[in-house]
Amino acid sequence: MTVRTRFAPSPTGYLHIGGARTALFNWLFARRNNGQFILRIEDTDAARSTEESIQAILDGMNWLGLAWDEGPFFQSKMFDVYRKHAAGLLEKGFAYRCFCAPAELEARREAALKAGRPPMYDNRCRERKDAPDAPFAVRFKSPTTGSTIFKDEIKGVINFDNSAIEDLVILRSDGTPTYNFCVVVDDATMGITHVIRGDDHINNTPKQLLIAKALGCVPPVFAHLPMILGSDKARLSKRHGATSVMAYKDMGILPHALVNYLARLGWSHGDQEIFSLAELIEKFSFENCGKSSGVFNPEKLLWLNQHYIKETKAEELAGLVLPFLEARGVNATEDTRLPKIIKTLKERSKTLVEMCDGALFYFKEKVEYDGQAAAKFLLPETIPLFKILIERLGEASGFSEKTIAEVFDSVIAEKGIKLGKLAQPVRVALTGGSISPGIFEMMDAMGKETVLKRLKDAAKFIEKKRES
RNA sequence: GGUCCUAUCGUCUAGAGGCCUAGGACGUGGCCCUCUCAAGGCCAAAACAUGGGUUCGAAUCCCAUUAGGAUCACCA
Repeated sequence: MTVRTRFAPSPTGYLHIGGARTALFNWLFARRNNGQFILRIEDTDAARSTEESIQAILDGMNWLGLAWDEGPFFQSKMFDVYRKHAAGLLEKGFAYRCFCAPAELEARREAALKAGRPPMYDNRCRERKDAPDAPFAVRFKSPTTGSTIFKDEIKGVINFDNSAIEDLVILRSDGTPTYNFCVVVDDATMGITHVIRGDDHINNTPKQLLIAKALGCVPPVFAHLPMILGSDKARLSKRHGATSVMAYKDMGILPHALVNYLARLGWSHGDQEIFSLAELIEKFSFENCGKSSGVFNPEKLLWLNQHYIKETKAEELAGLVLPFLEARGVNATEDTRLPKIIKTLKERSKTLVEMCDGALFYFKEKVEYDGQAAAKFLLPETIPLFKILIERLGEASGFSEKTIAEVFDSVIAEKGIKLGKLAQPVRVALTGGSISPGIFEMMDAMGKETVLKRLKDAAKFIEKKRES
């Protein structure tokens, strides 16, 4: 039997970190077993579902590279199927009509809660023989005795007393189906073999198992993933910072860095931290999934991102940084220096945003000097040094890291100074600040023309400062 | 409150009864390297929730306690 998994988000917001991890594990398990991964949108709640959310989820999945084999299917387009099955259940006596008014139900629930009793529906319409001419919901007739047991692939055997499971509504009074019912029908009709989802669904599982049994279908295998928590160990939410997957794209996170991070949150393979997609697929198994919830750690994500930035070719990074530069008013599309520029930043950027910010000085029309840096390094005595550099760099036959280094060597040897004495003023002259990539690689990336111009500008700047 | 799940360094985790003086990674601190910042290298501090069993032997198995969390809708 081929493995078929599904990711079934409800379109009531963007794709968040928790959902992404669920999607990833479903995807990995399907790929691992040469199965199919299905995307299903659970939009039975028309009031809360939005078109934008659907798009946001699709965007998130695409960005992460979690391609689905079938779908997206929409539950809202399959209402007839659910109604047909609900009618069947009604006919067979597995379900019944409930005429209790929602407001009344709510009042009873609150009263029960207050009295410390379980806030379950009291089954009062179960044996009802009359059929008033009033709106009704359809409830599933849940067994009152016995227990429902299933073996969770991650958590192990879980046992529920049926008496604790209420007669849940499967069809609302407006005729629309509800979640626990749709899930069962869909998973059955779509041939889902493995349901991999958050462990907040554990309590739904016996309900779904019972419905599946009434429907006469073979239930899927379940695997419940532990939750992802925020730094305060509370469920991850906006309070903890970005929870939207796409927010990480905007922060300059590489999709594979997020994938790698998410994979290691709740799953492990010995001491290994870095996994290619192929390795993830090859090594994934429920056996190595943890049972306990984990705290989302942005620092570690950043470390992974930095790792993957270092691994990615400068040419590729150049393309990825372009939009970030664009957002800061720099159009570098035609700038052939870009790959070289990126190369100087690769080793020192945790995100694409950081890389973009670090690259800005290369493109400035005029260098803006940092006050402190200029005061410390752009001094009158550096003017002669700049003049010599301008002359020798101008005369040099090439403009490579090697030739630049040779020029610097000759200057410091002649003047009997340390490299730092020369490099820091030059750094400020070229970048405006005292922090930058290595001086030679940076100059090489900047290009001869710009370097000479900036050195001249800096010399002029010092002259002017001296006069005033 | 009922039900269910969970429990190893601050965080992610390794650990399948003796290989555990509990390993790795992020983060933190120190040192080295060095033209600045990083990167890199080396070193360090840092954990088996508690109490009972079982066993020759328990981080590992069982039970209880405690503490977290999830869930109890005509939401999904």
